Amino acid sequence: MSGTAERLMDLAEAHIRDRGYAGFSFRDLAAEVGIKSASVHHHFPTKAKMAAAVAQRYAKRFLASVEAKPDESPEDAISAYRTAIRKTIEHDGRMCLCGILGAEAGALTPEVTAEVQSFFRRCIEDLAGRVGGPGATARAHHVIATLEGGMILARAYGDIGAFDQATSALSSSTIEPTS
Amino acid sequence: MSGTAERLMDLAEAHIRDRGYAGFSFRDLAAEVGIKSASVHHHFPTKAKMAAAVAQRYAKRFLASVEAKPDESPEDAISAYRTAIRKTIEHDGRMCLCGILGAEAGALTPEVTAEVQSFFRRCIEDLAGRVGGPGATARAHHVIATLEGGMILARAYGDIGAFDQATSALSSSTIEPTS
DNA sequence: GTCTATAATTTGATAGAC
DNA sequence: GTCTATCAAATTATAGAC
Repeated sequence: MSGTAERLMDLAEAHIRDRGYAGFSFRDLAAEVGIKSASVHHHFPTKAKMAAAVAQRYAKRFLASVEAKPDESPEDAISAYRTAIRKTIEHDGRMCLCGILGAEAGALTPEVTAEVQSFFRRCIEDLAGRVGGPGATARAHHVIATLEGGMILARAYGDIGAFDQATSALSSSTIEPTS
Repeated sequence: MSGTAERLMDLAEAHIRDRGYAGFSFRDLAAEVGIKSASVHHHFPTKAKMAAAVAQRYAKRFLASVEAKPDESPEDAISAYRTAIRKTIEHDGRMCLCGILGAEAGALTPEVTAEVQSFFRRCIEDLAGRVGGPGATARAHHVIATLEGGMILARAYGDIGAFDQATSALSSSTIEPTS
């Protein structure tokens, strides 16, 4: 993978996370790295294949960032996911790449959809394994869904506080009854 | 509001919920109702203003569909939201309109963003009021976020079962400890 | 309310030279 | 690996007739 290809992927990732799949064009990316759009096709034959490559790299990087630690509790595992997502909101306020692509599923080619699906499958399998016990799979679904939805709220409000409110109850094993 | 304008909004809503803001065009809508794209501008001056109108109508309709019932419990209120969302997934498998637009916030004009923000504010205020007690606002954020994220998972997998797993613990006031 | 016609721009993609 | 040149198509929007 050349340096240029990586810079192109960095920019594509940022644009997708902010504006969705239709929010990046080969011309924009090319201009931002100082080449012409025809040259982008040398690195990625089509837009869909580029998006699939970006999603694959994103999944690998994200899963590495939430790696299991020795002797962790279920709450530690959930906290690792919550903290990883919270940091990206703090950093650039953008969506999870696969979250926004999942929402836009109807606009994607099968090659992109497959990477998005793989991302969620791997996250949920990993998290369920680390949480353990009966109901682990459902709980993993619940955690990932809440984090994705929490990002939507934070973006709609332009306020990370909405994410915090949505996810504060996640890593405690009990949600307090309110009545 | 003319019949044609309503049909155009119906189609725009369906396209946005499946493919996002960039997923509908005046030409597509026009063709689907049997007129020309120039005529769409008679009903909606710009694409952004049309999307804002669609979002406003969506919010009004959705909030009416989750109306409070007499003597309901907090769990009844949460169930009303969950059931309303689940029905739309069952019906057409599409995203919440404001969920996908919130994710794509970076691509929207302020007039559209304002409607999306208003939708979530009204949902959360309504739900928090019906849930009641300390922590009601955080719990309302949590419920809405989980429903939005659950829709993303259902779309990524093409399986409503992912939504069910993500949201099954929502309306019980306690999430069972797993260890 | 709808039409024709058109402007001005953007897009994904290709061919072929260097 | 990057370029020039180009294509075919799509897009939002406007002007003005009917």
